Amino acid sequence: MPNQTFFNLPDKKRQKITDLAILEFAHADYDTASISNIVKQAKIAKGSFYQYFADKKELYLYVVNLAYDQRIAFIRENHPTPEPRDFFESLRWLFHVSVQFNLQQPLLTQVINRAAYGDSPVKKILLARAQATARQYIQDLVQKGMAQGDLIPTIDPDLATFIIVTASDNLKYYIPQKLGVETQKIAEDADFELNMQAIDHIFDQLVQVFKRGMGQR
Amino acid sequence: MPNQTFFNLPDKKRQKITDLAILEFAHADYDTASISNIVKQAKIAKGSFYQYFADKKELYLYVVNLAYDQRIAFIRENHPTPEPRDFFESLRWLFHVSVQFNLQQPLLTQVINRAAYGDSPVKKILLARAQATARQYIQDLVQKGMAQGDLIPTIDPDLATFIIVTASDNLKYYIPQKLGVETQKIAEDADFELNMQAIDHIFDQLVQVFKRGMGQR
DNA sequence: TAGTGATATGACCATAAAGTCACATTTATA
DNA sequence: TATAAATGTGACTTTATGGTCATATCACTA
Repeated sequence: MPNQTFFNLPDKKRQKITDLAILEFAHADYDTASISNIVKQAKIAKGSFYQYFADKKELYLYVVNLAYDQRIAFIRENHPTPEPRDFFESLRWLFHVSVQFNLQQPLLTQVINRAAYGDSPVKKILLARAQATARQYIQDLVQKGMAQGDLIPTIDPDLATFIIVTASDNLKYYIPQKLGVETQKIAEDADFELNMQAIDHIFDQLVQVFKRGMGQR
Repeated sequence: MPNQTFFNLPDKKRQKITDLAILEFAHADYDTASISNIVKQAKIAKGSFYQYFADKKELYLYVVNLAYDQRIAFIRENHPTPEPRDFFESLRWLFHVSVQFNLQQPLLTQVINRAAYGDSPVKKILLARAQATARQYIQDLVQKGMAQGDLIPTIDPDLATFIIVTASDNLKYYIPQKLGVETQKIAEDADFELNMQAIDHIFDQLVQVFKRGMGQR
């Protein structure tokens, strides 16, 4: 956790530092990201920075946790109405809302992706953190789905979770490739609505396969 | 490509350098991996190294390509007999042989994984390379499978490929977690046979889901 | 044996990073 | 206003890297 001094800072200054840190860890992995660059951009002295954060690790953990928190909050805030009728409707909604977050918060998304795949001295802590968010959420959905009889009872819940989570995590590669657009560009693209329709169509197809593959009929 | 000088080296010396380079790029990402360390371990002078390789990039490309080549060769060498009857049997075999490679060549596997996810100045070249191997292989299988009527004709071949490739790529996380064993440990584990059975069982379940989800019935 | 091209060497350079610290400045308190 | 506590500062230290180069050594040929 950052020092209290950091939280005593004027909101604007604290936010500036935070934003620049997010930018830095979105654009470069842990080792390549540079504190020197952050303080230069933020126009604060190195020494000041080290009054707020004990070291690079502390800043990194702070930033990554921030990113995860925001994603969780976003998903919570956008809970679907009406309540989904079954497991696959829930899944369908989760895909949609996840992509919304990725589009609205590309930098935070980058930070999270790097945290999941990259090297860092705090990798183990972050893996645990990752488990606790998206994966746990889907795991709960699966459990509920099985209890409700939406899923075939013979499937291993862990396997079902695995298949869905990995597909979900990697949609970020598939969608741009399929659409022939860069992820970052989708949000600012003139054909935004068209693209969103295409994305939703992909989700429909994907959920269809899952339903066929492990849904009760 | 390395300089001719490198290939003129005595086999033993060249192999030593190659092995240590593989080790280095397996244990650290592009930026963190250290030429200084490689030459120290190999007991050669820095200057000698730079007579073989123009720069760090060249060594890295050489090592990664080596890893890909070996994996392709391994899969080719282990083509199943008798010929698989349908798409899902082929898939079943591909999973099996892929894991065999991962277990027998953990370092090369690490190098490939890092190449696929990490940052490096040659990322684009490597992405293209990755496309050309595992993904292309599965894409071809899917195409053949659809032509043979093994897969439902309504499914998007790209989507089918995507689902299978991502699941396949991420099995390396699921399997150890499910077995409660570290990947690197499986090969040396006393319960090796038992573990292999468990792994094959996972594959059976997975292929089952795919077959149900996108197979013709 | 003399000479020539290929190969080996490691001190050295430029660069950039994380982190420190003695000191300056601001803010709060009495 | 005077004192103390909290903040701010940036030059500096340490450490490591990728890459260079003048020089030494080797292996082969004539």
